[in-house]
Amino acid sequence: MDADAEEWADVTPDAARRLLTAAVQAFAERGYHATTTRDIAGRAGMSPAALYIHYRTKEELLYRISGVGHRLALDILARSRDGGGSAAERLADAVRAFVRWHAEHHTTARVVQYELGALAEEHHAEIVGMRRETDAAVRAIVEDGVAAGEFDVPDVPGTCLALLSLCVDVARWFREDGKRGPEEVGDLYAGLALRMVGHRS
Amino acid sequence: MDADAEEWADVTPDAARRLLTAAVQAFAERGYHATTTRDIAGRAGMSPAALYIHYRTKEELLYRISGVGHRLALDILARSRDGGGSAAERLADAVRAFVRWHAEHHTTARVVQYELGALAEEHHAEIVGMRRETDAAVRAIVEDGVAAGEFDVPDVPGTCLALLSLCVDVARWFREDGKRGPEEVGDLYAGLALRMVGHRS
DNA sequence: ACACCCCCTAAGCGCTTGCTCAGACAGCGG
DNA sequence: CCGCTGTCTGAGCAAGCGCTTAGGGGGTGT
Repeated sequence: MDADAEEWADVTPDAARRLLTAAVQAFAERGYHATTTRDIAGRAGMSPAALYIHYRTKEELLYRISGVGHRLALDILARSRDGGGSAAERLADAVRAFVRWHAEHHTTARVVQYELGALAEEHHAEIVGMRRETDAAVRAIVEDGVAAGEFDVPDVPGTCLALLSLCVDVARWFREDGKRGPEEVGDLYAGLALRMVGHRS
Repeated sequence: MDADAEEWADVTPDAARRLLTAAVQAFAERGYHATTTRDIAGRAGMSPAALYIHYRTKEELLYRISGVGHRLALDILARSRDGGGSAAERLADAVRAFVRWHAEHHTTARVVQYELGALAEEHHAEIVGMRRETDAAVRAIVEDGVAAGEFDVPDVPGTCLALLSLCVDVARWFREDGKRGPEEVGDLYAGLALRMVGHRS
């Protein structure tokens, strides 16, 4: 149920955190626009009015979730990019960890990746900036591999786009009761990523 | 504007078709739940009440769109699966055509692929059945290739899932004003797909 | 000429939405 | 004991929602 609790551990007070996690679940299940503030407050065990003591609008909840989620995802990629080893090892690490996070926290990831359009214009612009950093992190690893002669990639930007698209979409189809767990999917996707960049294994 | 007109050519009368294409655009831009019946009718140049002469509910519009879209996408894959040539040629053809359709008709595809959750329960079940056929079509090609020794695929179901996920997600990020057109993306993805199944080129 | 039918609109109904506000209650420093 | 601050609730407002209804106008068959 509250498998994502650790992500929001530093949100205080307690009621504000409960509202945030309730919003994550509701947004992931039904989508932002189909979720009512009454539903969020109800899941957090509070009256509808309590929401507005901790957040000014329903959109602010989405903005907070999106910000924290993008930061976490970006940190995962940056850690692999700056880690040691060959480009192949770093790409495999990055994809494995990134996919694992999207599978393990698929409710948060679903909101983060598929509800962007509901953000207010200024918030949207800010988040898009973070996404460009995400893109740059993947591209840096792939370009390293090409320069080192480890990878064979005819179209670097296009392949990076496809790589990220593939990883992100895990949040859409992943189910907890599926036959594959987060680690298996991460391993599978790391192998596929190496093939996509033409790594000779 | 009406680049998707040909898909709905056999919808009559004229007003019903205008409402359908208006709904496709509105759903693709804002999402099903954020779209109002007034918005759809307005785009079609009609009063809100006119919608209910041709469709019983707003959900019926989504159901019709989803049905037509899934049928078109499925036919594309089936044609490649049953075509001639090696498994590699058929997989490349399938991915190229499937991706091309998702890019060219990205508004329709966006609704088809990302608004499933808004369908009524019975309609949802029907559409999920069509999606299983889609899955089976891809799997048939990949299994052919493995049996013929053309492909090297450790995890066939997982790789097929990834392949479809990759192709479908094109509808999410594709923009008409981007640097890559539908054909280029189709070619790029066909190459990536062959790499993912371990085809020795 | 007439009645008929299809397509459409103006008006609006009942309900839900995001959000507000006056007041209650608990904890705490003095 | 008081008063203050932070947290929460019950009641409800204005606006917008999906959808309905009564009626009008234009083309067609007779």
